[in-house]
Amino acid sequence: MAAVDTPAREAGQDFIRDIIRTDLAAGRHATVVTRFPPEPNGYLHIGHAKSICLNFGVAQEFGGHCSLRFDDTNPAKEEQEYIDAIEADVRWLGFDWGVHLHHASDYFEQLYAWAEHLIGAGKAYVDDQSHHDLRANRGTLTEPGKNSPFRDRSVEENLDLFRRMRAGEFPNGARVLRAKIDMASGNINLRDPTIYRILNAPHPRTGTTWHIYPSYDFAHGQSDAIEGVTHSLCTLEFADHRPLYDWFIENLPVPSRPRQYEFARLNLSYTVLSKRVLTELVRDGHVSGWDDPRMPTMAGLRRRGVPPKALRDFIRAIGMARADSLVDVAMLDNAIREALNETAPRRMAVLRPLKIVIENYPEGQVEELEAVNNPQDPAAGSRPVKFGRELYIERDDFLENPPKKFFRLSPGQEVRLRYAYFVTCRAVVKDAAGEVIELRCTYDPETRGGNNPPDGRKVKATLHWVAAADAVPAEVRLINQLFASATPDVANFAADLNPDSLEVLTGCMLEPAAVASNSDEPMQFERLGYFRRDPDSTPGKPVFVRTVGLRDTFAKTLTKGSAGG
RNA sequence: UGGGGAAUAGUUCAACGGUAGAACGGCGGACUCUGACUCCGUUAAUCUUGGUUCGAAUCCAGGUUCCCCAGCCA
Repeated sequence: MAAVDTPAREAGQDFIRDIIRTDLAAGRHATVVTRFPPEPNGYLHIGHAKSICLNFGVAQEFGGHCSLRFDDTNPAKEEQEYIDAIEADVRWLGFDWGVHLHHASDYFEQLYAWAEHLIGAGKAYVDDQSHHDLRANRGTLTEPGKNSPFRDRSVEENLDLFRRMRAGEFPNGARVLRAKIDMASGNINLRDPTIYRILNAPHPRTGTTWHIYPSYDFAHGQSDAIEGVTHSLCTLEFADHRPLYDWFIENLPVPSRPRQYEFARLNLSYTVLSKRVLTELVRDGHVSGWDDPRMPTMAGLRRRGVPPKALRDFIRAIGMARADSLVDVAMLDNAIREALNETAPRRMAVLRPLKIVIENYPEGQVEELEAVNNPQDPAAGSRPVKFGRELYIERDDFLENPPKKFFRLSPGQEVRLRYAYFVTCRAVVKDAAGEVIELRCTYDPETRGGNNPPDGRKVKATLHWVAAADAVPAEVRLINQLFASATPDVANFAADLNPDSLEVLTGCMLEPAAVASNSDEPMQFERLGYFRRDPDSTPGKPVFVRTVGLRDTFAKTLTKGSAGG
């Protein structure tokens, strides 16, 4: 298994790992076996990353193995596209199931045999009640259910009916097979749960072989048992199912006795991780697809240029517990920045260009200056950047009437152009509407390369820039939160959709190295953030998406200043 | 008394009868050819009431609040 990172937190610091370590020490298991069991009814999102990192993580930490098992028991919702995407996403996250690729559908025959075993033992029966009656007789949260009139059918009749269900003699919903447990149980999952339903639908893997399909409850634990899973890790909402999980394991001749443990699912601020909502976002065209860079899916994060290591680090940082929680996205952003800061090459780009002319720089002259590729990594080397008389700087880097702590360009102010020269703003050119359209500046030839001049003069700001003659125009998409509220209303998510979730900037100016071939890895646009060339790009029309922004303490200062008075 | 689960800085997670810590965030500062990074400082918590104990976040009892469960979904 791949993906061994330096742990930020001691291994074994969570309750799951405590349990496993205790079990191993007590000799209850020779080795740990886990599984990641997605239903292929959608794409994986960052919530799944938590489960993947947990399951594969403990397996590699304790020297066991983790399998990928598709919980494909409901062909009405499942598609091959999702199966393929899930495999790709798990690999991308950095995990390898090796030979342990399974499907619940691999066990349909065995599960069927076990269902007959239950019938034979008088512990399951075919129920002819309508959907409506089934529901009515289940009782409520506070009232017990009523036994079905079909509950005491003979073994022979049950067997006959169940076999005919399998043979496809009945329409969808005509009958179900139920486990015979306790209609008065306080735990509704134990009130004779349905374990097989009639579903005349083709299955992506078994085709039209089956007309009945096992329920989650009947398939999951037994699949675990078949695979020798020792620790079946799932989210909290399945805690109520554990007694049922155990009931099947106790009442069936299964080859091993797995145990289920639950942990809290991931909730992220400003983010919806409901598969239903995510599916609707795609289906109704609110986003361009499952891999829209605004989506919290692994495909979307990948497209944004989020490195898998950042996800793994993030999951480790948020820990594992049984308490419901809402993690601040700032933690994710931090993990992304941390990972990218080490590796991302620096490039110069101007998102909202403002032209400046260096009046004392010879017309037509162009020179090459050396720019470091990554100050965090000297081995990354350097590249030449062209400098000329006409340049672009960021509009935000000039203010005609600067507030107190504004160190960047303003009339009369001197700043450094990174890797180039000190320049001073001498005049402001405006159009008829009074818009600033150009700055007239002078440069100091003694500061070549951006070095301090012999007289020891210093500047407080260093700006990024691109030479006009050299600049490559590009489109840049700033990815903002898809949802405007920190805890979006899942029931009515459309009301919380952020119309500014995607800011498209055209006419951005990039240095040529930013659009050079094989630069699909994320790069840092200096002073702006991390960006990745989007696969939508065509050679002539480069498109970039923002992975995550840099921390901007200056913007914070401004906000505070204006808020304060 | 329907069943199940959870409560620790703003957020997430530690501390497993013996000094309540970390990360993220916030605030302040240093450094800097990225107002980035890095570094330093600082802020700030045991849901509540009792009990056991030399000693309780931890054990016990009562209370409060929040989450999950009534699919032929997973």
